[in-house]
Amino acid sequence: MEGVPTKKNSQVTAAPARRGELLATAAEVFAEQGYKATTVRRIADHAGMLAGSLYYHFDSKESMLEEILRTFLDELWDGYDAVLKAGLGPRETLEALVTESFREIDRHRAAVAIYQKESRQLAGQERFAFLAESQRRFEKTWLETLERGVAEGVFRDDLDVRLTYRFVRDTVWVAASWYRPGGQHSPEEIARQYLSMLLDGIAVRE
Amino acid sequence: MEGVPTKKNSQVTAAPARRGELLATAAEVFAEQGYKATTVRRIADHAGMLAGSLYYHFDSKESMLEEILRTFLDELWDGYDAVLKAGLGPRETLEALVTESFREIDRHRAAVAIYQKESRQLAGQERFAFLAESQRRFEKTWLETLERGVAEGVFRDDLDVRLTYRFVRDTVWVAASWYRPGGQHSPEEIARQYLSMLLDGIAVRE
DNA sequence: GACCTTCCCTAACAAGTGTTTGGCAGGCTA
DNA sequence: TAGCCTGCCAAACACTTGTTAGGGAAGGTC
Repeated sequence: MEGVPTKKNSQVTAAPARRGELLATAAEVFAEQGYKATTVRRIADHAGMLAGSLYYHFDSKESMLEEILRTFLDELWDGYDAVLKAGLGPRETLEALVTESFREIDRHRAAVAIYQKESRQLAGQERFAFLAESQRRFEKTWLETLERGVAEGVFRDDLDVRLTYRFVRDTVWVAASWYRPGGQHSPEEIARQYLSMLLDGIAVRE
Repeated sequence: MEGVPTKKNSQVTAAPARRGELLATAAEVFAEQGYKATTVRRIADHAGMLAGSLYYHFDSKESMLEEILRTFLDELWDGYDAVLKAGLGPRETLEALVTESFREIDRHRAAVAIYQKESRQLAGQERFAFLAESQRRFEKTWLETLERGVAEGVFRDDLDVRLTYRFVRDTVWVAASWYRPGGQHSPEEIARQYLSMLLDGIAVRE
């Protein structure tokens, strides 16, 4: 009879449906207004309840943000790791990573938008150290892929690799700010066109 | 003796040096913390004064933001208009616009970062309608240049022009989030490498 | 029917927010 | 010396913020 958990919320395994709905709602509002500019009353409005009621499900506004970002990053890395484990060549790895990224944007549009807007400031706080950790793995993964491609002669060797990395990274993720699921282009189609631009350029070859 | 201006601040022509310094300070803090998350007390701290003292120079926190963005956009369009008036071909126009953009990032790094973070929400407010206006001109300019290039056969015709526009736009401006003046690369060098990627791709040609 | 759990409401609190008002010191002008 | 303008401080204001505590209704279980 010792150590019986008294709190039913926080990040326990149990995740009632309502909890997920509220997180999705919060993510939408965070993405649209920015985390700091979003009041818990507005989240509650969108969820059809009052501000105080949110605290039955969550410990704090910050813990909502943390859970949203954690969930997204966990799933993102599941996808990335599957790609990396496949042992593809550099070009195919890059294509698969980009495609996977656009699929994640399709699934976690709001979370990606939040991540892109707030991650820099948040990464400093201890609570959000996992953001910095993820960013390091991200950079390492991409740089290795690009450098391997240069070494194998499939990517140009006259470009600054870090600069290339930044352009690839930014252009992929910033798509979350304009992408709308169910729109004209599927994630795969966007990935295909983006890869075509990135690999072959937009100029006509003579 | 009628209509004598009683307020010395607001956006009158007179712009004492101190005013510019304060705006630069505010821009740095806005860019780093986000507009909403920035308190006037923190701006005042960075400027070595107290919060209330800011109101001798400015009407409100919002008016600081407006002046920062207005100043940046005015100078940006001065540069763009000079390029467009030159009557260059589509490829040369694109190269000049991109180069000019990186120069603006070099000069107005903080303002660009703010613009990129906040412009979407702000554009809805009447006070910041000039942001939406600028965005329309921006899109029109880029789309025309790209379409002209496709028509003249210098840009590929198998790419979605709007998608291309978004990628170009985002990748250019997002650079403001990592660019640091006085760093390893000059604006011109970054522009050169970026244009090389965008026009010719990163893949090695066989 | 009694009890318990789930989920939300009501009402309030303390801290932090942008902003205003009045005043004061220093330098310039007459 | 007297007056004025510039630039800032000191102190407060009204409001919004995230968060808490107690209670109550609905539904299931014994």
